[in-house]
Amino acid sequence: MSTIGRIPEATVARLPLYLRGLEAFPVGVAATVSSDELADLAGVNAAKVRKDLSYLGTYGTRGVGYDADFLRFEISRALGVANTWPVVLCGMGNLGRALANHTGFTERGFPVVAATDTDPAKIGTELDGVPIYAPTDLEAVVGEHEIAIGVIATPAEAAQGAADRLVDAGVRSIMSFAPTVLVVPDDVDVRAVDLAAELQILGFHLHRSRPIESPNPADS
Amino acid sequence: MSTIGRIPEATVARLPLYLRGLEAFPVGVAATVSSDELADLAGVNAAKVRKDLSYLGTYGTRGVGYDADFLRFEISRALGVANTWPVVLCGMGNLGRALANHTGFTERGFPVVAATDTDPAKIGTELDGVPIYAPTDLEAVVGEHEIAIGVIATPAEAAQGAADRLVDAGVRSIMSFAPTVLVVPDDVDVRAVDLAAELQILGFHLHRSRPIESPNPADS
DNA sequence: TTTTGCTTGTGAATCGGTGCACAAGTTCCG
DNA sequence: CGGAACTTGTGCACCGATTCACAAGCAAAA
Repeated sequence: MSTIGRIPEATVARLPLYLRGLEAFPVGVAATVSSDELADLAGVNAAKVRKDLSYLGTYGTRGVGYDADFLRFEISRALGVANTWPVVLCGMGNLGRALANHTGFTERGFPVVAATDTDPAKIGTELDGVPIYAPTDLEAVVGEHEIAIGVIATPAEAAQGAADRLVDAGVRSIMSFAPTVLVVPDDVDVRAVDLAAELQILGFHLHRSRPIESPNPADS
Repeated sequence: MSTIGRIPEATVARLPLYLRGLEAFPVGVAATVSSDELADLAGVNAAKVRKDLSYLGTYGTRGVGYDADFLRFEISRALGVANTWPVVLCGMGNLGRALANHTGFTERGFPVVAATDTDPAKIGTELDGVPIYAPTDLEAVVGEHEIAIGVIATPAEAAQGAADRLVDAGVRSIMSFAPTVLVVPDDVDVRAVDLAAELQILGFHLHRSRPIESPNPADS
């Protein structure tokens, strides 16, 4: 069955990890990888690897394992990594600059081809080869480069505006670093990354494991 | 029952969002917020808000809602945000610099008090008020500032080494931006943020919604 | 060819999380 | 004081994801 059915979201979220793990094997060499090895490389357990891969198709050989090259190809295909998706970056502050410069994006098929910022001093300039436009130019830029993904790295207050302009320009996928809820149409896919929230989750577990002296509340 | 039982992980991950949503209400004003409102502010649904908050205690008033100030206090307490957790940052490349500068961390109680880098030219200097040390100084720095959280923003190759040094220095919570699996002792909490993987997940859905011309595979 | 050893693929049990729906409780108005 | 309007807190049913455990299948050795 090469026809792919419905792939669970949890599985989709792990496919990039498997692809990352497979980088340990050189391309072109007929290497074999077992679900156990791949599990270690991706940081999950073997049962999950096998079930996840079974949603894509029957790519392994019982008693042997998976061909690394073939598996890489099939996961890439499932993820749509075959083609590159150009990205536009909204907000060239600290974080924006770092992301524009981030080699990992281009390496994995998501080149940052343009950026926007509201600062007139930045508009018209280039940073690390990424041209900076005014937010009002977004529609033209998106059209020209056939951009389907937008990254929001603006301050929280400006995030909704940026999202609105991205949506108007036809962008259907947004990754946001702004600590705000973005209101977008149903057919737009948003992935919000709240860095401070991640630290707060770590803080919770710290707090829990080492109970600190309680300040004032009368106990019992 | 002011005694808090076991809080589900999914709930813990949402508490920071509620806290963020509550910022919409000024401190000190006796404002009331309903589960419906808070749901909108946090980007979840009302039933989830109520169930999540019920794990913390019985803080609402039926027919009325929650007192914003009190709720903020209680969620903060549950998260352990009462105290500030100083953070050390490993790797002062593009991303590291952006994170050191990131105001959101300090604002939410996670000041970046020190950084490490392997580049001799950077060691001994300061960037945005954050002193940069050699990786070998980590133990001393962690001890001096009583640091419990480390952030890894090194290249992938250096990430495991940085994690090892953090663990040796006594750090029990790590947020990593490096696209690698980190091997750490069981009692160390790691949150891995793989930015390229997030984009790949977006790419999957794009790929799925607009099926592209299939290149070669014979169909059926 | 048969046996041994290994690894995949997957049914089935289990676990955790979600969302519904409603009783319990509060406020306010008449 | 009684009733209407509203919102919380939660039992329960549902759903997706995880994990187990093993049959199915392949390869290499005997």
